[in-house]
Amino acid sequence: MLLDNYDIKLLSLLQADSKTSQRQLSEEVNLSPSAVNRRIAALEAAGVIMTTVAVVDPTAVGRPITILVEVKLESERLDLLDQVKKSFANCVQVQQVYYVTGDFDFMLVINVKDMSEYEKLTRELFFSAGNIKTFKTYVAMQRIKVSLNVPLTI
Amino acid sequence: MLLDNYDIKLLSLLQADSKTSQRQLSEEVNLSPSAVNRRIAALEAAGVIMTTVAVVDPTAVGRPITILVEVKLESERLDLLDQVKKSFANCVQVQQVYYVTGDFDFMLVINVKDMSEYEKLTRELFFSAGNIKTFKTYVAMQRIKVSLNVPLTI
DNA sequence: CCTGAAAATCGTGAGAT
DNA sequence: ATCTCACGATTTTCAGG
Repeated sequence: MLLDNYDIKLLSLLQADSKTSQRQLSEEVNLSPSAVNRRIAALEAAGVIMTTVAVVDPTAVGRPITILVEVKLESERLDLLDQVKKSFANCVQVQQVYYVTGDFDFMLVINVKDMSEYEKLTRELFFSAGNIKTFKTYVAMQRIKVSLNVPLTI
Repeated sequence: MLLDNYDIKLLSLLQADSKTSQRQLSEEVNLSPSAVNRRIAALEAAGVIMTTVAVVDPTAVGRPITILVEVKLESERLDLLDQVKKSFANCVQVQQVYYVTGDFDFMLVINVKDMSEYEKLTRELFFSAGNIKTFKTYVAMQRIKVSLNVPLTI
C-alpha cells in the first residue's frame, strides 16, 4: 500500500490516541469525515494498522514485574527453532519475542505478578524445553518508556 | 482502584481489540451498555487503561529494522542517570527503555528505517552523551511477538 | 480520489430500581 | 451499584463530481 501525507498524519494521530474521533481527525488533516473513514478502513485492510488496543497498566492489575530474558539455544535446527518460537509466542506472560543476531538467539519481554510466577515460567519455557542452552534474566527496576510507536514524521 | 471480574473481562477484551463497541462488550460481559460505558470511563480515569492506540506495522511504513541495545553507564550518579533516561525516552526511534539489574543498565528497543539511521542514532545517544561506558547492539531478524498485553485471566 | 447528505450505529446521560 | 430508554453525536454508506 502506498501512503501519502494524509495517511501518515492519520497514522501518527491514531498511534498517539486511537480514540480520536474521525470528525476531529478530519479537522486536523483537512479532509472530510468520510474521506478519513475510508482511509482508516484502507489502512486497516492493508494491515498498516495491525490492531487497535487498550494499553493496560501492569501495576494496576497486580502484575508489576517486567523481566527481560536473553535465551541461547543448543541447536538452531529449523524445526526445533520453530518449536521454541511457538512455545514463547504462545505464553501469555511473554509480551515480546525477538529473534536476534549476536551472542544469544532470543530476547524476551515478560510480565509476571511476582518472582515465583517467573520461576515457574522458567521451568516451563526453558528447563523442560530441551533445546535451551542458557538464559540470562534481567529484572526491570523501571519501565522508563514502553510503547510500540513508529516514527512517522514525513 | 479495585477491579472485579467485569473489569477484568472488559480490559481483556479491550486490550485485544479496543474498537469493540460498548454494545458488543455489554453483550459479552452481560451488562448494559451504560454500565460498560461507566466502567470504561472509570478504568481510564484511574489510569488502569493508560492509552488506546493504533499499532502500526513498521515494515508497512518503511521502517523495517528493530534493534535491541544493552547500555552500560560510566556513572550512576542520580542526576546523570536521569539525564540519560530522558535522552533515551525523548528519542522518537526509541520505543522502549528498561532500567535493569545485572550486567548492564539499560535495555532499549529501537526502530529505524536502515542501519545508517541507527549509526546516526548511536552517535547522538551513546558516543556524544558522555556517560555511556559501553553498548551492545542486537539486530532483530524476526519480531516473533510484539505486544504490550498483560495477562488478565482472573 | 474527493465532498456532502442520508442512514445506521454508537456513546452517553437521565430517571427509575 | 444496576437497567432501560431516548437523545445527540459519530460512523458509514452512497450518489454525484
